[in-house]
Amino acid sequence: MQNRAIAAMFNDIADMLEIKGESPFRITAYRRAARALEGLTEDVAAIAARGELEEIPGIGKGTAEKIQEFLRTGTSKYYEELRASLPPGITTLMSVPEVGPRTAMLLYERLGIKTIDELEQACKAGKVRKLPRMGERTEENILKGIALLRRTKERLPIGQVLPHAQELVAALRGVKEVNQVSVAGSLRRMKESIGDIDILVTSANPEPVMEVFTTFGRVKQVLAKGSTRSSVVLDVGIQADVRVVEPESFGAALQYFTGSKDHNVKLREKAVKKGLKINEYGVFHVQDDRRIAGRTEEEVYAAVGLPWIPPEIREDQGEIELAERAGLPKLIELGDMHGDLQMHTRWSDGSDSVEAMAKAAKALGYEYLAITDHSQSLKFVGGVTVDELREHARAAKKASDKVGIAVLMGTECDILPDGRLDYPDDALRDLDVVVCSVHSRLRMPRQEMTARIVKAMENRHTDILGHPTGRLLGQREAYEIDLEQLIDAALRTGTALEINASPQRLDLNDVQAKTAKERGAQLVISTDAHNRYQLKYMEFGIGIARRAWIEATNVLNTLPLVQLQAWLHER
DNA sequence: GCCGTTTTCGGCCCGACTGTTTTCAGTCG
Repeated sequence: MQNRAIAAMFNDIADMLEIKGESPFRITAYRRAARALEGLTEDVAAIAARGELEEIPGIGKGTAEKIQEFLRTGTSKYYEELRASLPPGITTLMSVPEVGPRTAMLLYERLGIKTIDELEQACKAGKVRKLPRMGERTEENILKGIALLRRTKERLPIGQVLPHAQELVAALRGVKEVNQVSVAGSLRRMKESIGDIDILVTSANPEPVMEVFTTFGRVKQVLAKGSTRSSVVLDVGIQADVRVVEPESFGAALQYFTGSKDHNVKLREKAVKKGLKINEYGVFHVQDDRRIAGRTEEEVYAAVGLPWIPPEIREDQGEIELAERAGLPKLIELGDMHGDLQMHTRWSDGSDSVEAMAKAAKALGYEYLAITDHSQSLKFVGGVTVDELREHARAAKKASDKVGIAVLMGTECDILPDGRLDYPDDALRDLDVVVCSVHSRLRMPRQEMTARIVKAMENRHTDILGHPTGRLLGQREAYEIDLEQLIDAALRTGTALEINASPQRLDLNDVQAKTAKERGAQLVISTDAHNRYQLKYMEFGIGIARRAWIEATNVLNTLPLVQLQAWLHER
């Protein structure tokens, strides 16, 4: 898949055009093309082969040609020429907050600055303040920006961010002057990585709100504190912003700050055509500035003739067009889940008993859970041997009776390097649920790895393929596999594909899950919990599924127990 | 560069803030 590489090239082109002061519309066109590629659920090479590139919204003649050229040659002549015309690396200066294209170019032309380190030196030496439209304050701000950049280098995985955001929201709810509170931004859209935490509040008296926010226990640094907006950096290295708005603007502000940017742009374009204007304060008639909506998001969408669109799909991936035709999917919700089909106990590498997991699952309102400890060859996590399986099953039965919830006896069976499963058939036959996953020999060549997994899926006892790509967020790349072939195999064999909800994994990811859904594959959402608290990871899996436009009917473990068992038996 | 029941040419989303300026360019979200 070259999708990301080509998107990166288009973004680079956009950065360089910005520095050169080209038409802003051309620049956004390249950025839109980049985002269109990132959002594709299919390999762009396949689309190109069918000659359908220009049917992708945001891709036109020019970008299509450059995609074709990249697929042929691995680059684009236009791109290389642009790069040659600018000092190498100058676009990295733009990653410093406060430094945009104009400043980057100015710094280079007047001071020869090409790197962030050089910029830091120049600021400290007081050279930057001598440039036109620059001063001492600017210099200080650039230094602050560099420090911030180094602290909050990258987006953080949602699993690290959401708990802090929830704590913050809870703290703000506790302020008696606060009326409404909501997270916004990419966190509300449940993206797998988060750049900063956005929180929106309504209150008649912002002062105490800001006081609580800026003195919150995890705040490491206060960047700004005002009456309508404050910014802090949390100890985990992420920025958090809170904004206080009027109640009549809450919906408009929530819509505005939830994004995505592309979604909002399209929404406002629609508004313009109706003689309306949308901003963070509300929806207004252009002619007389009369406000017609803003208190709730529903009002805002209704003002442009649309139903409310769930935040997770606000990515300008066709959701607005579908909403116009009243064709939005009914996205899956946490409450649709009837059980959890992958978790571990002390029988292998989990830290709770079967009974404790059963109790926790029952407390979540589930009808069933599957205990899926590791299989025998995974000795380093204490995999369950064939001999132990029977005793393990008795423990599951006992917990089931005691707690009063259906405990399915299962395994997360290792897929051996040759594609065989780690238990013999007669052991697998006795289990209720068989999840199969790869845990060893991760660096196989693509075709070999794909064939290995397909072979495992072809085993008649395999019910579910666990964490299909094997990635660990921020730690390990996915193994080399051909996902299309895995989906083919899933359809052919009736094997379900897992959306692993563990925030370290989120595997399948949103784009892959959307592909699988569109192709009609059966999906499951499982937490892979290793203790009872991690059963709550389901919310991350639901987030991924919603981003993938998945409905309850696409997901096996939304079924009531009886129907789930029927599905398992048919296999 | 993209796009079209307002257009194949002429548009293209909106506003706040800041620091440097005497009216606004640049950056950000």
